[in-house]
Amino acid sequence: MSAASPRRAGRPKQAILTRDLIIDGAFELSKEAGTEGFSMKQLAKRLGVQPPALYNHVANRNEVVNAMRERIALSFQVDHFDDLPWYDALVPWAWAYRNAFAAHPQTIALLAILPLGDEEVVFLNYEVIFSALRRQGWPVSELASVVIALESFIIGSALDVLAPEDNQAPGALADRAPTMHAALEARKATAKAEGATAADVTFDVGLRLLIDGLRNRLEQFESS
Amino acid sequence: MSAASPRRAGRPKQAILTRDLIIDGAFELSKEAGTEGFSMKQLAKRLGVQPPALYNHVANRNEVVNAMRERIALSFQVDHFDDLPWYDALVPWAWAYRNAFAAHPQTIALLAILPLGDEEVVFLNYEVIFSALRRQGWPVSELASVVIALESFIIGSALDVLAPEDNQAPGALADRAPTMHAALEARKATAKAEGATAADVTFDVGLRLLIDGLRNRLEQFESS
DNA sequence: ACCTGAACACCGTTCAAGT
DNA sequence: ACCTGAACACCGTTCAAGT
Repeated sequence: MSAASPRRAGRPKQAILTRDLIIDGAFELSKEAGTEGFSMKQLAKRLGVQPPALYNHVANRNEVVNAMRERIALSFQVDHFDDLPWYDALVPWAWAYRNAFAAHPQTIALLAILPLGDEEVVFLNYEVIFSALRRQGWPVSELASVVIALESFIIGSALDVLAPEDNQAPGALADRAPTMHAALEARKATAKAEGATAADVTFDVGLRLLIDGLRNRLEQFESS
Repeated sequence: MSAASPRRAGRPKQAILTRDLIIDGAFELSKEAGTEGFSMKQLAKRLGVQPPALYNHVANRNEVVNAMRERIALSFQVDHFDDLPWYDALVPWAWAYRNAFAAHPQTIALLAILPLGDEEVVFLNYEVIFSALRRQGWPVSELASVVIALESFIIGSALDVLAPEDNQAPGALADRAPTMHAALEARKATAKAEGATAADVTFDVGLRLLIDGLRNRLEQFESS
């Protein structure tokens, strides 16, 4: 049933596509083709179908990308906000969030740009975090900045994963920016010693900085 | 000399385009057309020229975008790293960096995705920062993570500027995510009182957290 | 050297026609 | 309801032909 039988026009007895199959294909495609080659045409080809067939199941390309984000959001839990102090609960959340993106490096370039749709999951996950912080003493006026600052760092870090390891034009770099060069080499060495990537090391450092800063900030609020 | 005189083929006596004019046009176009409408075809139209004419001055679309990044990088100074302590010098740098992006909100979606080219300015600016941190006591092994973590936050925050003010589906939000809703409203009120945007307020908070965390971290290094 | 015009291989999306 | 095929208005880029 492979190449030799182009399907003829008309509704097939058995539907070929579903929304979920389309999203499956979208993840595969973004992995192989990257941001550039991610098109409805390629997606249709991969699913063995003509491009217009997709539009029976999704409204347009943006809906496909939003559905990918929704699936990524569903892929990790917002856990421990009820049984751990906020500063401990935020750490696994931040890592899970960032890793979910890093697992689909090519996808995040698609997502970062697209304004949020109205997927429920995302809201409900956030509500868990906001209300946990509030219960544990954060003033409401601070909540949004705290969570969104963390998220900005997470998203920026996910884009950092995308950066090619040696993007910094090695030759010119060593000559004209020796300290920077040495610093990047040192980070690479640290990463290797820990069995992690350079981006992992930096994410760990940055997250600790933020959480540390947050604990100080809350103390100041409580003692005033 | 407007509509009625389509230029005839052949080299004009006086060149019409320059690389700089093309980049000028690119900024205007990205402001008006956003990420979607940003095409070589539209850019040519705005410059009063046929699309292939652009290719006499730039190699391709990516070069245009990279040139935009270079210009943004040139638009702000890496100052005060010689006459202020690092934790004070980083603040105006971070704001200038982020504001340079925020001044061209539509542009940053183009930039965030594209891997760095080899523009010199960017390197040399970074070298100033790296070497200042090193002189002032930061271990080389820490430098890359410190600077890149900051940068990740900055870039993530610049993308936050892009997010529509009321993207969070107001109706559903108030019902199903009341704490989040209240928190976002509170942030909006704070911003209004300060004559700033919500994204500004969050950037300020996040940057303070990071710098505060950094000062703690350096103290720990020095006392060990 | 630097423009136009024609051309190529792509896009996303709509719509009629088929079953 | 769910597919194909034709069509439309777009892309980025190449290349010959003009001056």
